[in-house]
Amino acid sequence: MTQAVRISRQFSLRAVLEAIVQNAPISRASIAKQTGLSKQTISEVMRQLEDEGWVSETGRTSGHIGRTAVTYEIVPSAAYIVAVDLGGTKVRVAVCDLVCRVLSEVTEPTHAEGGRAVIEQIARLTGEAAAQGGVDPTRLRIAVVGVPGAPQPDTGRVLLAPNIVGFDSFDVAAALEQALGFEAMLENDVNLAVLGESWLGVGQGLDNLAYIALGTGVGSGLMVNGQLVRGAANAAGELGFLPFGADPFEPESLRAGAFERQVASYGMVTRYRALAGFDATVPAIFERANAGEPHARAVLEDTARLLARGIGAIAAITNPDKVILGGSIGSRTELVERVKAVLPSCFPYPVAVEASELGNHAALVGATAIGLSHLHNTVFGAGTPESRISLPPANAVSMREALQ
Amino acid sequence: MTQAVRISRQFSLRAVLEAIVQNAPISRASIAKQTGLSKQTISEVMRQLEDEGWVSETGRTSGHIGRTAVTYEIVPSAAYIVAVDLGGTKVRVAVCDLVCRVLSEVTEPTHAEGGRAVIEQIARLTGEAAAQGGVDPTRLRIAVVGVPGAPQPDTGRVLLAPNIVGFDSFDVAAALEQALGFEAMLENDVNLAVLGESWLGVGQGLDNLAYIALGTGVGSGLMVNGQLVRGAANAAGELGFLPFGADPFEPESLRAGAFERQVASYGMVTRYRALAGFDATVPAIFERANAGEPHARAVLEDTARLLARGIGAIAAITNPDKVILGGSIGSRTELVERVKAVLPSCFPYPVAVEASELGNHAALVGATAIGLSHLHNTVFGAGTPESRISLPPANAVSMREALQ
DNA sequence: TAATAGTTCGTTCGCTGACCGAACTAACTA
DNA sequence: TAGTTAGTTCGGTCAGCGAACGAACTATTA
Repeated sequence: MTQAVRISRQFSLRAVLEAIVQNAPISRASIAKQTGLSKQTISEVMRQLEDEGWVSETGRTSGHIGRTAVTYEIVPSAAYIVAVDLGGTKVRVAVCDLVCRVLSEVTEPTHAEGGRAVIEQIARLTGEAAAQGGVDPTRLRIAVVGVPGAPQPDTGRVLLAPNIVGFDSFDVAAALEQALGFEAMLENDVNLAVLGESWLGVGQGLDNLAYIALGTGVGSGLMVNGQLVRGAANAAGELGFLPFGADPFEPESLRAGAFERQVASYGMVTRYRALAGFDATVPAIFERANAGEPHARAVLEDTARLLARGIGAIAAITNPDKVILGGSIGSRTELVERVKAVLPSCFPYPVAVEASELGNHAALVGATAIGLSHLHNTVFGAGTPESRISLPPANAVSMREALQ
Repeated sequence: MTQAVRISRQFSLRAVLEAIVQNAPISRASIAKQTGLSKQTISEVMRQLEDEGWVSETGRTSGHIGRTAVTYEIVPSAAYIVAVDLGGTKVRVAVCDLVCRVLSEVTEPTHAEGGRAVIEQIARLTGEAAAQGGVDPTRLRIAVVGVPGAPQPDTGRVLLAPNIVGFDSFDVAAALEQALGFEAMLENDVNLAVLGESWLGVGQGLDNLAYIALGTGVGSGLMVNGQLVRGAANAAGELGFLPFGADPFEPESLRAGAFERQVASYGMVTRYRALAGFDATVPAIFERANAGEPHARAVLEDTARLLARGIGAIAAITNPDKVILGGSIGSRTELVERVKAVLPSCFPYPVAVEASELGNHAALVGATAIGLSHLHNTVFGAGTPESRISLPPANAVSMREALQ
């Protein structure tokens, strides 16, 4: 079989598929116009896609001048994606179809034993989710797992993941594929979050985004030129180690991170204790601040100033279109508003700041996005260079509602 | 004429050309092996390239078993590139051929009037450089101009360029193309520097790099996934506004930048005056520090600690393979060594730090790199998606020596 | 020294597969 | 019925391939 000819055919296949994905029910004539390919070619390609079960006729146009056209759509059940959000405390597994409908979602506390026990758990939950959604398990094509750490593509291990025991000591990706019986990918959860927001959240249409997840710890996901930034050792986004907040030259800062120590929950609690003389949880601090308590307000104010400086650091280095705030602390309106107010007094040009829209489902959406585009790439684009992610437009996707 | 077929042909053209560029004198059979295309196809493509004047026979192999092979190389004079490093005080114009030989280089103080006068100056210097290098001016294909500011691709203006008067008020790119008579591109000079170092300097083979230029001011260039990071408004790398060093909430920091005020020359001079009680220039401070004067050493030490924090900020956010230090202050060994020594005490995992190798020619090399890959893209790849930059390997390039 | 075996280079030939333009039929509205 | 759009059929172009083969060389052997 030829080689370059093949490549060129897959070019067309992808172009056609992209047109269908982006414009929901669409006729062959319209596809021809959009892609620039001729009508005959489109008919041929469509026949192939229909034979292989990827698309099907779903209706006809009417009401306009001229012959009515047959419209086609993706067959949602042609393949399924498993999106997994693996946290230190909870595992969430969702099964989605090709038009991004969430067919089922199951959540469970993360197996405390860590390591291979968690792999087993994910495999079991995947089976349950498939059954619950009425999905033929053999149609599951790929699993994307968001993990709180730095997955190494070469070894399959996950570094910097203190919340999940043992993931740095064996090939997690391989073990997952083994347990599931199909392809599996690992990705940092904050990276997935930024991807999710850029697809269906507040980052739609933006090529340069930052996502800051602030809660117990702090981390960031970065999208530059439409691509995820993973860094040399997959350690990009270790925002906790920004060299300000606490004194970065204190030895303790090498362990916990100068920025993280001050901006994340531990820092807030500590500062509150210093001011008020007694302990309070983070939610309690927010509550007290809302009730007008000055100490709590001061703590929030300080946190906002520090977070603003973190945003300033990101903006100075990478100049994103928008910075999205997420995590249990970062997404709270009280904090976001304070950050917005204070940012102009420590950074010279305007930076768009917004709370995460997808909340704690951002990673799940991002996992679906990766799974979907990876499917498109592997099924229709083997051999062609990695291309921009092509996903259905937000308005055609029922995922957002399903997950809210 | 067909469409996708054309794309596929250009795929082959580019693959073939890439093989030739990367492996200097090469036979058709070897190209076939490398590209995976068949021998006949290669012969055909080579015939076309030779007809169009891009490559030519340059020898034959011998000594090995089997028939001798004819080897081909790029015709260096098929097109020329103009690389311009436009600084606030000096303009440097170099003319290079397709194998990256520098045929001539001219330098002049930047026209003080700024604006269109500088455009005229560049055009004149280009003419002079071409004449001096014996280059037919009609063979000049593209000019790449490094500017100390943020060129806007849409309007062609250059923002944030206080050192060149008036570049923010007219379409500089268009004016340049008009004055030169061929294609012209603008790019931030630090971005070019990082590109240059990644091609022929200390960043060879690395996909994630940061370049910090420290002198009168401070700026950074970032390469992520092998691509330049320009940011949303082409304002990535405005490192001076990192929110530490001076108090970021001081109003003055909004103008001059909290980090820049302390780390760049102004900060060093000020700190020295505070300690020693009299003024000294930056070179003088270095000299005194080398002579053992404690105040000067303290100033250097402080600068190194601050710069280390800047590097830490970049590493925390983007995790580059290496951070390259350049600029009149940043490239001094005394400082680089101090930074290397202090970095581990404010950042937890190791970061490779090195002085710029190409020095003040980094931008010029980077400009050539962009010009070269842009030529490849436009001549052989119109319509194909932007691809990775493909440049001759460092050992095949005489540019490094020529510019030292 | 000459023949021959083995290797690699490069071409010729015939074929396939992707795609197009033009001409056509089909189906609809005004 | 005229005009418009959808989709098919037909014939042709072009990139590229595989196989076979001649060309050019080295190594080996008689």
